[in-house]
Amino acid sequence: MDSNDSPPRRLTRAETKARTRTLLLDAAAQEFARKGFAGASVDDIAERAGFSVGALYSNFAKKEDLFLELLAGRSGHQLAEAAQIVADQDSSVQERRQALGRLLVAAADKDVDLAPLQAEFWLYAVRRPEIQEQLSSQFRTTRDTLAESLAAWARDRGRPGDLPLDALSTVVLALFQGLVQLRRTDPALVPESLYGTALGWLLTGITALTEESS
Amino acid sequence: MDSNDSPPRRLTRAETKARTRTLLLDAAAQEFARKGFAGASVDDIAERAGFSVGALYSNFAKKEDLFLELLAGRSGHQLAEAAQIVADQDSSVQERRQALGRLLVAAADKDVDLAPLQAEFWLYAVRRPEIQEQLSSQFRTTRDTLAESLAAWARDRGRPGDLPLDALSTVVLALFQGLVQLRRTDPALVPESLYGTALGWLLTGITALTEESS
DNA sequence: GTCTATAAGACGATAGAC
DNA sequence: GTCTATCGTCTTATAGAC
Repeated sequence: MDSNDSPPRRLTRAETKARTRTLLLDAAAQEFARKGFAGASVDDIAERAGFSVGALYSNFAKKEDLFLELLAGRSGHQLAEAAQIVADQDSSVQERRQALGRLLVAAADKDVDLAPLQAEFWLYAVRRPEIQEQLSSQFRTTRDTLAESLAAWARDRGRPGDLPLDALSTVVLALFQGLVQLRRTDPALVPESLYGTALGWLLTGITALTEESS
Repeated sequence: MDSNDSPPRRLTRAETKARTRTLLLDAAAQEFARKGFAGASVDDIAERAGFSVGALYSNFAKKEDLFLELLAGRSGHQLAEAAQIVADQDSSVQERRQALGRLLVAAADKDVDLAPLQAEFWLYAVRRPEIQEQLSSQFRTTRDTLAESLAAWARDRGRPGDLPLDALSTVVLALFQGLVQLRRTDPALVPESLYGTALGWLLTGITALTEESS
């Protein structure tokens, strides 16, 4: 089984192959984000990764497989982060809002490829019903994580039970994605503070209306 | 000038050409929505419109021109409609919310090509800075229409001046777009009533917080 | 103004050397 | 496992008949 754990060894064959796969996936993510699934060529992907097309096809049977592996593996991590910020009980409400604003800005500005790639995933899934379930299960997971964080927030405020968490977390998720896209089109339209502010409106409103009807 | 207004005439040459252009644009919209800009072929577009490629190229110099004309001409009409619903002072608050929910559902479900086509526009604009301004000016127009409607709503409720209308209308716009995309991925995630409900939370919250700080 | 036919090139995917 | 070279297909765009 080639049990070689000694440190100064270069790289296992399995490791180099795994590294090649990762490099190809990274390159594919960039090309798909910049040119779209149909617009990106396997040639450009291979070249960006520093390999030839032959090496690519020895690791992935079809161009589509690269896309599907990205779709399966890289999603929604930034919103799980958002949920943790909301759930962080040590920070003040104002701190949380600022942190969320920064997160939105980071998602929209810093990782320039993220939002286009996710839009590309969405389009791909919308066009192929057999993939749709995969994407919607990711959305449900993100929403559920978000719902837990919002439940923690509600407990903090002493009003535990009666919040419509599914609806609220869906709205928070949709708002986040919508604002990221708007900011990407025109940063002036979506200042850094807006997401936190909007969350404040939502949570204040839902609290008032939920109290009122009980 | 060929001033022919008599009824039983077939069609002017200019009219047939305009009709051809329209048919080609309709077909292009469907193909771009279903396969993307890069994925759609001029052949399929021409065939769907009932013409040949030659006829297409006699009306549009490049495939890109079809896309750009669609991008310039068909946008945001459904949200202008939303704004009118919000502004309609004859209907009750509950009626407005139901109407908005129906509008969201219509945008997400009925016109199956609309949301994918707009996503395609967005990706195209994000990838070409020279187009970005065109899209963001459309967003600003939609937002401003929305802001007027919300101002009317605020006047109705007797609290005219002190609402952050730009911020609020941006949030409403982002929420709408985010929910449409989520509903397209999984209808169970976004029930028809959610948009109206979320608007209720937002407006209640913003009213409470704006009062509080004054 | 619309057609058919074709030019010129890019594409995804494969074969065989190393 | 990665390379280079190539195959066959599909693409956009053009040319010339009608």
